[in-house]
Amino acid sequence: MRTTIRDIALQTGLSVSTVSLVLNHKQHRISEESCDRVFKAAKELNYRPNQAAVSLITKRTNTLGLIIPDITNVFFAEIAKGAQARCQELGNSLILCNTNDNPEKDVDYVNVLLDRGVDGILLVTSVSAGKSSAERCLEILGRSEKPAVLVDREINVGANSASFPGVFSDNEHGGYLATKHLLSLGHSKIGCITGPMGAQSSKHRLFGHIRALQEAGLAFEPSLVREGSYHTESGFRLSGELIDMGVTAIFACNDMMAYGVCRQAAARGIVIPKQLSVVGFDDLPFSEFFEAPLTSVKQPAYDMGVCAVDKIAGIIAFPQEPWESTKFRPQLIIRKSTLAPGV
Amino acid sequence: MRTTIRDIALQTGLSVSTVSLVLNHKQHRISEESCDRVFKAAKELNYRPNQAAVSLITKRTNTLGLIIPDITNVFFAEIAKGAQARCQELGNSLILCNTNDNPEKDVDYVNVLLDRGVDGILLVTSVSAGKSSAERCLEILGRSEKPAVLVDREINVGANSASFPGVFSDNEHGGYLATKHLLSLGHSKIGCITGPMGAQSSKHRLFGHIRALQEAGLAFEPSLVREGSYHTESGFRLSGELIDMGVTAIFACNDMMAYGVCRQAAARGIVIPKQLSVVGFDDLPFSEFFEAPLTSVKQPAYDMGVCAVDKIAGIIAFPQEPWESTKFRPQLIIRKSTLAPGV
DNA sequence: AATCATAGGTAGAACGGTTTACCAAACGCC
DNA sequence: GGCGTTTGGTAAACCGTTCTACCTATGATT
Repeated sequence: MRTTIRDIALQTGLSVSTVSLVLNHKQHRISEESCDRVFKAAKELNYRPNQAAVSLITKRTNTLGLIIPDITNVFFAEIAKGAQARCQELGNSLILCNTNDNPEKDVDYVNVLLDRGVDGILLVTSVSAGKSSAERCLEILGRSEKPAVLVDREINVGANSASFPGVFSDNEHGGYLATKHLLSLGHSKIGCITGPMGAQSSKHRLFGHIRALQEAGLAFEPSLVREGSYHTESGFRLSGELIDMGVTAIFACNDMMAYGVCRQAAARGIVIPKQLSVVGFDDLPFSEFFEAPLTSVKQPAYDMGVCAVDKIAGIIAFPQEPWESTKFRPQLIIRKSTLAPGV
Repeated sequence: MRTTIRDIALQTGLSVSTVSLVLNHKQHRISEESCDRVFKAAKELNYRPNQAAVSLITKRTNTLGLIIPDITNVFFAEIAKGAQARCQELGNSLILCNTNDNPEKDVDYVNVLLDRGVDGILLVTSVSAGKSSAERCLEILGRSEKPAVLVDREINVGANSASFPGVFSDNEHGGYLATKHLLSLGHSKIGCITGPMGAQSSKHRLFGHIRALQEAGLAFEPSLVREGSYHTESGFRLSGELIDMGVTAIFACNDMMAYGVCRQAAARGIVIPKQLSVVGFDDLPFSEFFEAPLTSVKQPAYDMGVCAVDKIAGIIAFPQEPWESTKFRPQLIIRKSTLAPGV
């Protein structure tokens, strides 16, 4: 049996109350000597407080929940890593929930985590066709009184959207940077493979793309835009179509799809960047080591995880204070996959 | 305030005991009618049991802990994904701990998880130079009475090694398969980039490599073996040395390093597989999409995660029964990165 | 009428802590 | 000697469940 506070009380001849007071460093007039005795006994008996008992009374579990679409995706893994690291620094634990991009599971996991009594939830929602599940999540969270922060994926459902703090990338800016880079190299026929249009991030990246185009005085041609799924396969398939249309550059809205583009190019004997320029988004650690090391828009995924935890911790510590969302500025990392066209 | 069992008792006019009995489906003579009343009230009031209170008395948290070196590494992420999925199916939650390959953190996290009262621990140890930290983990776990299972990374520290169940790959066999494949293609000067020798998995893969060599009647030449770190960078660097020595094929003991090899080849204008064959290990989902889609030894990482959770669950359910370790057979996936030499 | 089953349900002690209100002894002071 | 103050410490309620041992009708049996 684990030693309890009672065992310490017995061994020191003090009361349970006293022991608790000492162990929690409450400023309550207890003599030096008693304190020492308690600490000594605690160490000797290797005392560890029973967290269930503590939680029962303090109403805190020092546990946060993280819901993400796919831990196997390095971008999300990076967020998880940052969140976990920060949790540990703050003496919290992190429960991992993986939805496999199934929005129904978002709802399930929100409920599971709430049942478990987590102190807060970090939610990276799955992309859903109808918004219903994201909406339901927010509704449940709203009723729960527990703090939650949206990470990476913005949700816009009427009034709800603004009712939770978030940690996002400025996707519009990222899309703008990527496209402007290609334009500045001299490309004018640029294909764009977007993420699923159900996701705000996808839309914003596309908006940035369009803005850059317009700023350059180019007409935006919808046929050069294809809706992908953020998976490699869709990058492979859709880039085929775009290449057929004669584009000299492709902006893939995430790196995974950019890899697909590279595969397609390789399959056709098209040399990157000589014959085709490619820009990705995310800058996965991997991209650096790619065939033609990938030019990509870097998102600070790890920092976003850290930031999200900090935000939750802040809300827990100061529930009254108003919170605000954070928007990270993405950064263009220029490598070898982009070059002036038509050499 | 969340509704408690007491609220239900009040609303139904029954006692707390009765409500608890009903809600837990204990076969205890309670009339149909009372049961219905309780369930109805529970639903109406949206009752959710307080897990802290339940844990306090049942001594179970329905929570497992997972300690891994790097969630950002797809192989580990895959394990985590499998473990998480199975946990959910069993009504458990999974706490994620990421050590960044720091063996000290293994120890820290084991303690943290034990303090939290997890029901069991899944441990993928970090590679340590001196074995001390792995040993300490096992020692702490041994004292804790909580079940633990070692995943992927075997530990051999005297008597301890066998005192925990494990879920491993047959790394020796994998190394053997990889090398035999290269030999059967006609390669005779094969380089090998191993993982850190502190890890058993690294050693075993090398042993398999050597066995295949000897079986083919080839003298094992130590200079063709280089100790890598399992990171891409080391694959890049060490493959350079091996290529300089004139190898026609390289067995990289994980895919990340194989990517490094591919980079090195590309940098030198060496075409894979025509001029250099490359075999990896892990078969990350990614490898399929690589320059020359990578031939690799596939480990069922996801299944290993699932299996580990099952094992823990089994031990929890039947503490008396003897457990046994599981060793998965890896499988050689032949793609385009290997070819007969000297064309 | 006395005895015994049985059905239906409850009281109350855990579980291991936290925290507040109170207490007793010693001390200082006039 | 009486009174206030400080010092050091404790009793006990409480958190929300679980679960065993017991209780009380009611009907059946002899």
